[in-house]
Amino acid sequence: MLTIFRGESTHKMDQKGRVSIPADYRRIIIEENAKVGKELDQNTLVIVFGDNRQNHLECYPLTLSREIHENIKSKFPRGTPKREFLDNFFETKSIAVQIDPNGRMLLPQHVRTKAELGSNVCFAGKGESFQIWNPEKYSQRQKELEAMFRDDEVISNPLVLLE
Amino acid sequence: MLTIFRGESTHKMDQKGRVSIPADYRRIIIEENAKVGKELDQNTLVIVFGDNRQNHLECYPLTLSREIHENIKSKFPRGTPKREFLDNFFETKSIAVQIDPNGRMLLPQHVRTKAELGSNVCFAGKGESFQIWNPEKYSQRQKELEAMFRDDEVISNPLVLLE
DNA sequence: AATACAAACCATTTTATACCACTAATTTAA
DNA sequence: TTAAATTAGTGGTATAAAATGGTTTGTATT
Repeated sequence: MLTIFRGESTHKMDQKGRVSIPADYRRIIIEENAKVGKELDQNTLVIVFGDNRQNHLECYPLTLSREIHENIKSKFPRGTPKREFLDNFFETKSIAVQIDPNGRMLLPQHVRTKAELGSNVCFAGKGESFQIWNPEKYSQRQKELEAMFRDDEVISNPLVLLE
Repeated sequence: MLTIFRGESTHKMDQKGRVSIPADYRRIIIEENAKVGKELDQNTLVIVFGDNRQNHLECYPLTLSREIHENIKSKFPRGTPKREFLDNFFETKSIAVQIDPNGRMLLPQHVRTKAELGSNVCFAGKGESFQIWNPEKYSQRQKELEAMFRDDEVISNPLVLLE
C-alpha cells in the first residue's frame, strides 16, 4: 500500500469551507491512524496553519502530529523558549478536523483567511504530509523552488543533489 | 479520541463573567477527568492566574492539576522556599471552576481583573493545557513569539528546530 | 430584609454536521 | 470495447450542536 503523499491537484472549496480530500490522501490518513489502534479517531487529521511566515496549510495524519508532539516534549523542557515557540506553532496554530462521510473536511473561516484560500485550492503531496495552497501562492512558491539551485548544479536531473 | 488542546479562538464574556468553553476543550476536560474515576467531579477545571509576571490564565483538567501538586510535594519538602513559592503559585493563585449545563464557566471578578479580561477573550490550546488571554495582550505575545527565531533559523519550516 | 452573587432555566442565533442527490470519471465485467 | 457498476467530486438542504443573551430562582452575607 502507498503510504507516501504524492502528486498535486486542484479542488473546489464551497462557501462553507468544505473541500474534498484527494481520495488517495484519505486512504493514507485512515491507514496511518489505524496503525496506533482505535483509541483515537481514525478519520482525524491535523492542520497546522502556523505563524505569519507560513502562507499554506500543512496537513498530517493524527499519528504524525503526535510524533511531533512527543518529539517536542522530549527535546525541550517546559518553560524553555524553543518549547514555547514550537508548542505555539504546532498546537496553538493548528486544528484537528474530521473527514466527513463524503470524504470532505471543513476548514473554519479563520484558517481559510489565514491561508488566503478562495474557491479553488491546490493540494501538494510532500511524503509524510501534504499541503494546501492558494493557487497563486502555490505557483509562486514553485518558481522559487525551481530557482533555488542553478542549472549547472542540477544539470537536468535533481538526483545529482543526492550524491 | 483527541486529547491535545489545539487551536485558537475568541469568545464573548458577559458582565457576569460567563464564558463558553470551546466544545472540543470541554470534551477533553471531561474525558481526562474520567480517567481517574468518578470520585472527583468530571466537570471541574483548574485555573491558575499566577503572580504578577503572568498576564493570562492557565487552565488544566483537574487531573493534571493533581499531577502538578503531587510533583511539587514529592520534589520539595515542606518549609523550603521553592515549595512555598510553588504552592503559592499553583494553589494560592488558582481556582477550581465548574462547567455549567450550557458549556460555560464563571470567572470570578478578581480573576477577570487580574488577567485584564473584557467582553472578548482569546483561547489558545497548549497541548496538555489551554490559556485564556486579553486579545491585545495575546497578539502582543504572538508577535514576541514570532520574533523569537529569525527567518534564517526557521527557514520555511519550524521542524528544523527539532533536529 | 436588602444586597450581592451564584446557579438554574429558557430562548435565539450561528455554525457545524449529517443526509441526499447529481455528475463525471474510472474501473469492472460481459 | 462497450455497457454496467463503482468511486470521486460537488452542490443543496435538513438537522443537530455550539455560542451567547436574558430572566428567574436560590443562597449566602451584611
